[in-house]
Amino acid sequence: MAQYSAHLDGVFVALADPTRRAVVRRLGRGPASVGDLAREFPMTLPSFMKHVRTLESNGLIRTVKSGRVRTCVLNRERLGLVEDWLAEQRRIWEERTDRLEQFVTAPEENPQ
Amino acid sequence: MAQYSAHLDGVFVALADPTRRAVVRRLGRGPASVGDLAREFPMTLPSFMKHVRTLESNGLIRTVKSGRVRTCVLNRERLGLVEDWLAEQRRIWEERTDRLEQFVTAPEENPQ
DNA sequence: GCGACAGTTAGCCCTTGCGCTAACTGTCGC
DNA sequence: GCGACAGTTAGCGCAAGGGCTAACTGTCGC
Repeated sequence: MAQYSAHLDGVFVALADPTRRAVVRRLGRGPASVGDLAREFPMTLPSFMKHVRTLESNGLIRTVKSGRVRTCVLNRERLGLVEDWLAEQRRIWEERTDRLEQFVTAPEENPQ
Repeated sequence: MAQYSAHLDGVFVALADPTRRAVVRRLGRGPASVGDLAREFPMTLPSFMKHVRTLESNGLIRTVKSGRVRTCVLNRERLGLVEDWLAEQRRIWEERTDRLEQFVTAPEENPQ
């Protein structure tokens, strides 16, 4: 659970950049090499590599190097952390609206 | 749609900080004043205010000042942008697995 | 073996983000 | 009116983020 939020932080940080979100999106369609990915973005390869490293170190993708080409694949379960967080938000919200309902259906607690 | 992704960017940036996520979570239970919120975090008020401003300028919360107290309320629909993005990821993924199925069920395309 | 090719490392620049203190503004309550 | 109280503004320091170039490493293909 402590790890949970530490990871969550990294995931949100990783997704807070449009380039990296685009990579995630692209990898949703299947694995790709760093070079293939990089070609779609207006930046140099070293710059692009930093994004790849960020995504990898935050667990959103995994990469394997075979020969001279490094292949990236999406690690889909990591996106689950975001889904879980959103679900928790929804739960909190629903608990709240439940309390509000109780409030209005128990008018003796409500001076007015 | 252009606005969509511009906003999306801001939302992810805003959520990429644990303090701000905690504020969102807290506001899920109902509105609160800046001071009340700030009291839960180990930082000075001016520092905390920056987070509030970030959340507000990215549309995750709305704030109203009445007298000397500023009240913050969650703008729940903004979280919907994240949900939409995740849903899109899922859709892309599912399209992909559909294609994979086609592939294995059409073995004449597959040398081996 | 040698050139081309894919990726990597090192180092730089500049901007942004996040924290702080100090000092100020405006409102409340007596 | 005056002190306390809630928030605000200004400005500073430092670390991290995202881009670049230049130069290097290791693999492939002929």
